[in-house]
Amino acid sequence: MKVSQRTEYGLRAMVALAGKYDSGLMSIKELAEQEGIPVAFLEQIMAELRRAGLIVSTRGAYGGYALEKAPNKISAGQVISTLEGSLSPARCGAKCDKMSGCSTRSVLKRIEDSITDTLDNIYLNELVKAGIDE
Amino acid sequence: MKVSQRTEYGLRAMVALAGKYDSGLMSIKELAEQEGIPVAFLEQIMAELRRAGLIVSTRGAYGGYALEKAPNKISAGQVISTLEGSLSPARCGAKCDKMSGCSTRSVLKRIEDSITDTLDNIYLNELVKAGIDE
DNA sequence: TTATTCCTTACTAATTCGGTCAGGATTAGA
DNA sequence: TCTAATCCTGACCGAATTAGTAAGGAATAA
Repeated sequence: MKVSQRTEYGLRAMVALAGKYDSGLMSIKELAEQEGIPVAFLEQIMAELRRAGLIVSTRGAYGGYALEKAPNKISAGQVISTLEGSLSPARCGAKCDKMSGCSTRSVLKRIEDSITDTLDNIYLNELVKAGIDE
Repeated sequence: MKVSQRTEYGLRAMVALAGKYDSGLMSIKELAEQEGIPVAFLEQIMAELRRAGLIVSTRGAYGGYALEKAPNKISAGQVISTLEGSLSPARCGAKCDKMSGCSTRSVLKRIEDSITDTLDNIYLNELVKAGIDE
């Protein structure tokens, strides 16, 4: 249950965009340099965040990325679940058809729900501040 | 950031032990059968939980495992951090010496702290109930 | 039309994960 | 004292995931 490098990169890119909200686009190159992330890798991550509707992109010269909505409307939970998928062990859900009444899963579910809830209540604007404070 | 199968198994074993707290030991075999976990795999997990001081074991015939303290004194966070280690991406900490002032890490830290906090406030007795309710 | 930028797919080396296997150490009870 | 039951440990293995590279295509401002 480590946060993957991929997700950390994505999160930091989102926070960087949040810091520049309403002051223009940021290109992959800018983001990658500022955050120390390999360009080609970040490209993949941004593509996924765009498909999820969390950011918008503009192609061509002077293009770049921006948040799709205000930083205080996008939660860490949205970013993380986009980049990581479910918290459950991979196999559960694939093999198991019981959508309810699976007592085996109830313990884990209780925990996953708590984590999800926690992450859904942390917003990007708060994380921008966390970065400044440090 | 999936919860690993390993951790789910460990958590369920702990909840099973919590359900029998004060009514004797449970052997690996019992635990494994009841929870549907491969015996040899569960053995490794239990060894780790024991080394962490969360359970006590008795060897020899009629031996088995029991919680080291009451279910309401052991948190999901303790179990999970024992079995998974830190939430941070593997590399961070290995290469990076800055123990403070690493602005790159602050965003993730804020999130990890929230999750840790959440999990440290879920206790085994509560999870036993969750299992019954379902 | 060209430089800049986003977009997509395929590939790869290294690591982690889930699990098995083999055997040793300890203890209760016959 | 012997034996069965039980915990304990380390080595090993195939499959999946992870972090990244590579190569090229598509859109757009100037």
